Amino acid sequence: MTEQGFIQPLFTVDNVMFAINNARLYVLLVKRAIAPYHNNWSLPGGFVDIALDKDVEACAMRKLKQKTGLTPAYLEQLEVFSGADRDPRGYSVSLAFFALLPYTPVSSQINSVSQASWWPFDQLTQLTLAFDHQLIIAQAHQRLQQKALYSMLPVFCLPATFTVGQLKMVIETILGKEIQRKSLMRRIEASDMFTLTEQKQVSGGRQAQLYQLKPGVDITHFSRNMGA
Amino acid sequence: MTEQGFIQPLFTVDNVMFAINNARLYVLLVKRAIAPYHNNWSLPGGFVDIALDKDVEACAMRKLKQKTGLTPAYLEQLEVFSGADRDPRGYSVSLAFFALLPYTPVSSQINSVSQASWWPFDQLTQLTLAFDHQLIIAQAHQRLQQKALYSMLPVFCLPATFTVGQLKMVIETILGKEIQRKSLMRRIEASDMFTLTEQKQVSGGRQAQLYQLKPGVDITHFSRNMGA
DNA sequence: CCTTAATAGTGTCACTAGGACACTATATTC
DNA sequence: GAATATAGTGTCCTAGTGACACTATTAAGG
Repeated sequence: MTEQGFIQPLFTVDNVMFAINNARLYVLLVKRAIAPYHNNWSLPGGFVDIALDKDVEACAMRKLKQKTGLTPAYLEQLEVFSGADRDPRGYSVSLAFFALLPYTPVSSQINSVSQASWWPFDQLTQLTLAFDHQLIIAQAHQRLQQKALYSMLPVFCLPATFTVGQLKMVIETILGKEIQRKSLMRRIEASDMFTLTEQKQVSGGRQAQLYQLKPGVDITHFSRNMGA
Repeated sequence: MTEQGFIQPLFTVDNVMFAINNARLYVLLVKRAIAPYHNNWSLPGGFVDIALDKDVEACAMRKLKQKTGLTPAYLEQLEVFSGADRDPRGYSVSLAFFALLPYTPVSSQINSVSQASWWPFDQLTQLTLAFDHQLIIAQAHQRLQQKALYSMLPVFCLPATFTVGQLKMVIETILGKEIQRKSLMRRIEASDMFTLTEQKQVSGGRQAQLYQLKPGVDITHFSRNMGA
């Protein structure tokens, strides 16, 4: 209750974390250990702990770490989902986050009965997810595709050093269509965000140059289209 | 308290509503009638009423109507601001909305001691606003400028029918710099969102064509840069 | 009237980003 | 040392847009 005497809605945080493995897009889900939606798969999230979480971003990070053992390479606010009907416990407000990470196998048992696992994005329609999590994932996926077109965000799905070929694969997986290698190289050049390393990487043919992020670069502020 | 036994943070909604009058950008502020920040100017907002508000968007609309008498022509989620220190009443989470409206004078007295008024954006630095509202407004302004570059959102600052000259003025006011009339006309053409009306409008010289939004068009989904 | 000023709208050139795609380069494998 | 596979370049074409001079249409005032 607030000082006004109103009942406050439940406030929660949910995370849509994407990764790419073997040219497939995956989403991280956890099996719910408690009601409601007991034993259903759902997005990792939960309530803010005002003693532990500096802000909602810290809460999102903590929940991911706690429930999946992973720490995202990139995290941003997606959108707030709200209403009386999305949670059987009552009127609820959930801030969804959108996260990226290089693919890492999850140790499916963290500390309790709860279970975490990567699910191929294109198989999610076959699952019954908790709450409105299907909708949240759909929104997150749309945002991911948008940002793959006009930003360098997809590099967060790769290790610190990566090749143009790897980045091309990641972007193509996200967009679901081929892009021009040449265009991608022009973008890498134009962005001025990356430097060549001394090393090269074998890949079955000519060895590829390894790129890495320049120190102190804000990768979120780059524009220009690709394959629109 | 949740069933987990945690204390829930306070959840509120804040609105940054912009309008343009006489080639100046204005933000709508209200004078706080209660503590904290009693008598300080602040963004119109407040707590969700789970009995009245279908979702957070409905809450934002209701608060605007209630506190200022106005209904925005455009409303979208901006960002969540959160932390232990932004509200003296305790850990708080506020979802900020970003709203546009054709300029309308506000009847400064609504129903009580509270007072609403348009403030020129470029004078806000001289005011001491409640909470972190300066920051929220700064973020909203950045978003407004971004969207003015690559979308048609600024039309929501104009009446249902408008001329190219008016739209040019609105965009220039938002961006704080001149744009090419020709480029704007190309955009209007390319967007395929508007139709010419039969009417023309006097403006001291040749009469201008009046445009209006095509019915059923989703104005939020248009791209292309302008004056970047 | 006819001229001037003011605003509306067009024609067109140049520049740039990006798609398409053929070309060269360098590695592995047999 | 040829075949093959992947990496990287050269270059043409098109579309979007800034720049800016041009034409068009109105009101106001001699």
